[in-house]
Amino acid sequence: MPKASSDAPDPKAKQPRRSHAEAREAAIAQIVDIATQEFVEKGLAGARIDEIAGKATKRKIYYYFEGKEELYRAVLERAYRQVRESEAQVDIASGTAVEALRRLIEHDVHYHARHPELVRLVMNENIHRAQHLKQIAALPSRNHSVIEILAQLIARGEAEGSFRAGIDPVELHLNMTALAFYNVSNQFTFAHNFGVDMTSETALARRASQVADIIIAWVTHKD
Amino acid sequence: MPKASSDAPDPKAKQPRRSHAEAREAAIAQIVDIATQEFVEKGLAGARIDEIAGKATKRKIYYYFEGKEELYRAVLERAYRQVRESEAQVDIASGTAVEALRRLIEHDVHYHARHPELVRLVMNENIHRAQHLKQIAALPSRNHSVIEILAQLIARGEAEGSFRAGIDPVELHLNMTALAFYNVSNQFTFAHNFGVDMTSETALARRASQVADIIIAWVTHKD
DNA sequence: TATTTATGTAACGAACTAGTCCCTAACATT
DNA sequence: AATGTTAGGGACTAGTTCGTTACATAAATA
Repeated sequence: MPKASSDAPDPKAKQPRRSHAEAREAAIAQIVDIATQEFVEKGLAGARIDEIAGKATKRKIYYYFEGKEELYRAVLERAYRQVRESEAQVDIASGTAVEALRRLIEHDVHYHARHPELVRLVMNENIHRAQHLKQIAALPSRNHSVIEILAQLIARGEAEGSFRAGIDPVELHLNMTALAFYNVSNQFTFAHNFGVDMTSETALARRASQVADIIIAWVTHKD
Repeated sequence: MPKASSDAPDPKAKQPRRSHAEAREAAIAQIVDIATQEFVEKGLAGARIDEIAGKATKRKIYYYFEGKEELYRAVLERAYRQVRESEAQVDIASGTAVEALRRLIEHDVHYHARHPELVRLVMNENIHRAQHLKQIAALPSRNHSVIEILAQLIARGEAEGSFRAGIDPVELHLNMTALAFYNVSNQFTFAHNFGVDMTSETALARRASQVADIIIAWVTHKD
């Protein structure tokens, strides 16, 4: 059999002439990709290193990572980094404060729905009392950016006279996220218990709008 | 050593003169108690039958249950039964509809906080896409009681003129539960990420009140 | 009294699983 | 080209874990 020189996407193809540094990055990204699927599907204890990939990839895992838990932390860190990156890109400057808040909330609902893997990883982490999250040093500082965005929005809303006084940005974030998160995290038990579908585009659009209604009703009502 | 006749709560004490039926119930209740702790702590895959209790209890488990999964289902069913039983006991008749709704919501927030084992079991079940829940036949019918209670409350609120028209009882339940549930389910990641405590009595009371504010603002606002 | 039901103790084995060892190939350096 | 370094393929292993079984015994029931 002659060696065929082809650039077709053969999964078994060995990418030749790649520097060690490139190969390293590619290998790690590949491992984290596959591991994310497995951990998201079965959790930390349920995931099987052997099934994350064939024996070949298994060998790579122990070459690049200390073990199952370090791999899990890598998966977790990347998922969190991606959320924070997406959050920073929502336009909160244009329109009224109420309009900007609605945009942010609807983004949140859609982001959670489109990224169930993040939701599942966070659920898992809470089952483990955040013990792996605590070992990732980089995270705490990044979280404050969300709170600062909300604090600005609250200040603007108050200045515009639409928001009532005394809204806590952390509490606002908690309430927004709870509604966006639960819709994904508990979709299976809720759908089964109450016979509703929560995944269709229609249901999602209605949900995003309703969550925004709820939060806005709360921040704008004056008693 | 003479046999001491004592009625002190000795864990090793054998309750004599118990019928087989009584012994059976007691043994099953004991197993489910211990298994609940283990499954709540570590999830289905993480739980270890050998560590649920000593060898004696292990022997009982396989005497009364088919295996790990049937035991897990028993744990799940009991936890769900207990929620539904508690929900049916809230007074929703006295006072205005708004007052009754507030009572129901605050009960919900407190119940979730006092029963983290339920929250964790439900999280687990969602990670498994509700596959074990679906095998429990008794549940779906029980869930409709909650919805009926809410439907009555909505009708009363509309009649009293305090609620706006068109509130869906399932959506109302979804929103209430989301806020009550998230507070417990995500307490570890949220507390770590934003440096807040969510478990103190003060924090819980404030939270219960705030969740009620949010839902009531939403059902009563008229635009 | 005889029989069934329940349960305490120990041990077992088949299947599984995280992690390791050896060896070869690909790349880097001189 | 020769030698060193990095990467990984395949098999193996040491340790778990679930589920079972054997055996003894005590209590409830017929």
